[in-house]
Amino acid sequence: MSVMVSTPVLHPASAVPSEAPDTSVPYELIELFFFAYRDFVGDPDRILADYGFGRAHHRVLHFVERRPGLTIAELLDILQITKQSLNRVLKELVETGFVESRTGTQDKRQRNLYATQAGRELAVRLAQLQGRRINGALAQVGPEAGEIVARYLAGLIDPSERRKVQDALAGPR
Amino acid sequence: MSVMVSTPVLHPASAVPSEAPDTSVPYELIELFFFAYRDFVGDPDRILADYGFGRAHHRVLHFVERRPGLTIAELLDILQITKQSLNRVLKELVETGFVESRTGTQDKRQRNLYATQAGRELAVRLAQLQGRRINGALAQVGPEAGEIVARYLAGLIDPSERRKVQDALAGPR
DNA sequence: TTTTTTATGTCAGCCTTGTTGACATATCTC
DNA sequence: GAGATATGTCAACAAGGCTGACATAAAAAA
Repeated sequence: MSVMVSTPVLHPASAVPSEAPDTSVPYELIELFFFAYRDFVGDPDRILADYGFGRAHHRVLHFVERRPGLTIAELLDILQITKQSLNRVLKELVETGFVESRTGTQDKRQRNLYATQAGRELAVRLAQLQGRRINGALAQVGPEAGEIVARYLAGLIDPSERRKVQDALAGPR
Repeated sequence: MSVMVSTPVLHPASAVPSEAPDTSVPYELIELFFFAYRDFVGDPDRILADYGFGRAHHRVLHFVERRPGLTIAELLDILQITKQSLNRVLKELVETGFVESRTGTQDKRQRNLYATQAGRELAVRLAQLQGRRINGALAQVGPEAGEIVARYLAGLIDPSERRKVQDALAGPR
């Protein structure tokens, strides 16, 4: 079965007969990414279930903990979901005492979000869980892997978003 | 704020005062993984919407196309969802002519799944889209990155699953 | 100062994709 | 023939996306 059905043939058929596999599509990396991400988010899921929270709560709690004082608009920009979707989970995090929402000081229309002590503890616990998995994988590959993987993952991000994300990563703390 | 609240302190407090940031949790990699995966699956999402399909359809179509003759049980094992969830999307893929389900030859209880011509074309188109993003990222990092990233991602997978996944990755085609 | 824009909140309803539990059928194995 | 296995299906529910509409307070602009 040809894998090049709908793309220009780079080499003439005479040079590369149909039995040559398509090496231009990195199937191994595509599938590894799927499996790795599935297990990466699986760790926190089990703990979050104890609190009646899901992945959406985790994402909110994580970014609020990492970027104290974050506004709603900034959080929406990070998560790329609608304010209605965000509000559903954020409201629960505030009501259960994991996140605090304070009216902005300069601009009183804004809300500045902060993790409470309980929120910080949960966020850190989840981050440590994911961190252990990441550090374990890095240890298997070698000390140079962290830097390479970070640059690779940054390269996967949409170019239009990349700058913003990297500035934010460098920023907090 | 201490980040070591719920874990054993590796260094005595006298050696590492509270203002030292916790380098043991790789926050940069945690967040990059989130952003990278979001954009990685975003590409196919837009195309799938034209067909009335979602991510679940993509996953099924992808693995069926890559592993012709796959059985329902094997697919369930890969996706780790319930047969009811699988059946919902698989049925749609069969009814719309992207996947073919044939009764097994040795064991007639089984179904062997195959992508149709249309299914192959769509699957390949989506894989090429994701492949372009991956290859672009690899090009930015360097030629040695592919191997390192593959080993890193494999290291993120649950140890209990890793062997099975890697055998299956090496296998098809 | 009035008007408009901005930041946030909220209601209502819909979709996809996961879940559990129950049950049916065909086929294989013992 | 009896039980185990592979699959299919019905019904109900939950999480977490979405759209559209509308409300309020505060800032910014006219």
